[in-house]
Amino acid sequence: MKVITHKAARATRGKNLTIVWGIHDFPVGKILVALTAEGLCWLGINCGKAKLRENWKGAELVEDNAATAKVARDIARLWPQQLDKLPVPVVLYGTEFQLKVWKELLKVKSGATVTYAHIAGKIGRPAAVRAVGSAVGKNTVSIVVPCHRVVNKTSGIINYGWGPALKIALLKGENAL
DNA sequence: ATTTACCGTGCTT
DNA sequence: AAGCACGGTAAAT
Repeated sequence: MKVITHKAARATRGKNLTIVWGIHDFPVGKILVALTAEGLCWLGINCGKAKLRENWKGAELVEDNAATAKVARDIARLWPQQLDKLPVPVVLYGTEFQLKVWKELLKVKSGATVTYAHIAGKIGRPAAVRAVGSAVGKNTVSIVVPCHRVVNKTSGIINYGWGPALKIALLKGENAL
């Protein structure tokens, strides 16, 4: 899977950018697929345009289900085992720290889970566990960038931006539970 | 079992 | 520009 990264914090994200989006079926719910000219820039679960807007303040949003249908079909077809073979590039916009965390996430294999502390160690900031937690939570491309595979080391609490039930459903689908 | 300290980000003042 | 709230973990109380 090709990955394109851009340094851009949330506030400046999406300026002079046209984003085409559509909502499609997926095994664990509806996914909102959003594309720039470069590739897949956002993926939300069971949400609407408002969430997309929150993450792309300055962007022009164009609803076009026909334009996003192929990518959505590919994602549904390749999940859970072969998402790394996704033909469309994944476009990540974030701070340097966030980009590091998300790229580390991409190395986690389907069926496996890691802890926040593990990621923190991998990126060379072992003390920044909480910062990793918030970076994981700000992941823009759910499912494809597997933020659901990061689990709490001690408390067992499952926290997930789209709701704990979805995280469990995704992990079960990948045979990680 | 509760509290404390650590880090990066985004929102509010 | 400064302050606050969030989020996970290990260590100290």
